[in-house]
Amino acid sequence: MGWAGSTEGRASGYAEGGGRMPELPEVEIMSRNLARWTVGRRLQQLDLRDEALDSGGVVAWSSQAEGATVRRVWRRGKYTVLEPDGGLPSLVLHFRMTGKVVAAEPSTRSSARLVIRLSPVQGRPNCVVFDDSRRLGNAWAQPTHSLDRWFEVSRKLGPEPWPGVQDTAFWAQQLGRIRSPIKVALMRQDRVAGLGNIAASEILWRAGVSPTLRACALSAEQWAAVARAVPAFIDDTIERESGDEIAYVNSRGGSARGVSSPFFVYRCAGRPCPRCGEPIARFKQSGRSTFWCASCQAG
DNA sequence: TAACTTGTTTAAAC
DNA sequence: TGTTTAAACAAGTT
Repeated sequence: MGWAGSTEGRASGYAEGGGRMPELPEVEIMSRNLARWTVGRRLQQLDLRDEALDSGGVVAWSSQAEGATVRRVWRRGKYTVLEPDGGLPSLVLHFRMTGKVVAAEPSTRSSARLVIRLSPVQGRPNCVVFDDSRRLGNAWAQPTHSLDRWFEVSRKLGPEPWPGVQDTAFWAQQLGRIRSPIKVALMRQDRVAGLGNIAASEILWRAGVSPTLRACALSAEQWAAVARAVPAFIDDTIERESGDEIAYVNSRGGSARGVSSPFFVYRCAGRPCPRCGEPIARFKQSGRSTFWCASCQAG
């Protein structure tokens, strides 16, 4: 089910090393970074430079929350939550394709949409920026006490797949009755929150399960393989990408072509499968590129 | 230049 | 009716 060019490898036009997107592991890293930079410090000045970032309540919040201290920062699915103390609403961020939080002066960023100045502390950054070159990200201000319900009801998020190893029964329960292909099912945020297009291909390759198999047709052994592959992928990705700034689309993982893609199959069409050497193939499912090894993922 | 990249929402199809 | 797929959307890269 490929198309012309799907086995052409480096001639495919994809940039080597690019293509990381903010999925669960990247959002986890950014949430940890934001916690490290802000928890326990006062929000001295909030500068919403792009009101289009506001998907609800952020304009008001940015004046309301000034002076408050950050209590904690946490992740839910692909969202990051900055929670002030004093019963104030929380700031919820979604990064879409190119959004990221960085510790930097806004003058060094061409697309700073929100600038958070913190009470100065020796040895810690005084400014945090929501940087988003394509301006597709979103932000909301939501009452802190009802965030769990908001994520469930308004954002329609299913349970978290990580941390804590979810067992075979969890995956069979959440996805086992979906008739669409397992690759598509893995991306359904209302069933399991946080897995995107990259994760879906990578997890199925690790599990040795075909992306075309209907979710409702997976065997117990295949669900067990998925259950093992998910934390393996997430842990590996967090370990590999941890750092002060997530490298997204514009980055080149290595300067030379062909240098270490961070993924085993994603955007690796035409290259040999790291496990068996057969060429990785690419095709579309529900409008999204799927990458897989037909030899390793026969089941 | 047109096509492609993403997650989410909405509309249409099954 | 419920489930699934496709299209549209944002904007930047190739």
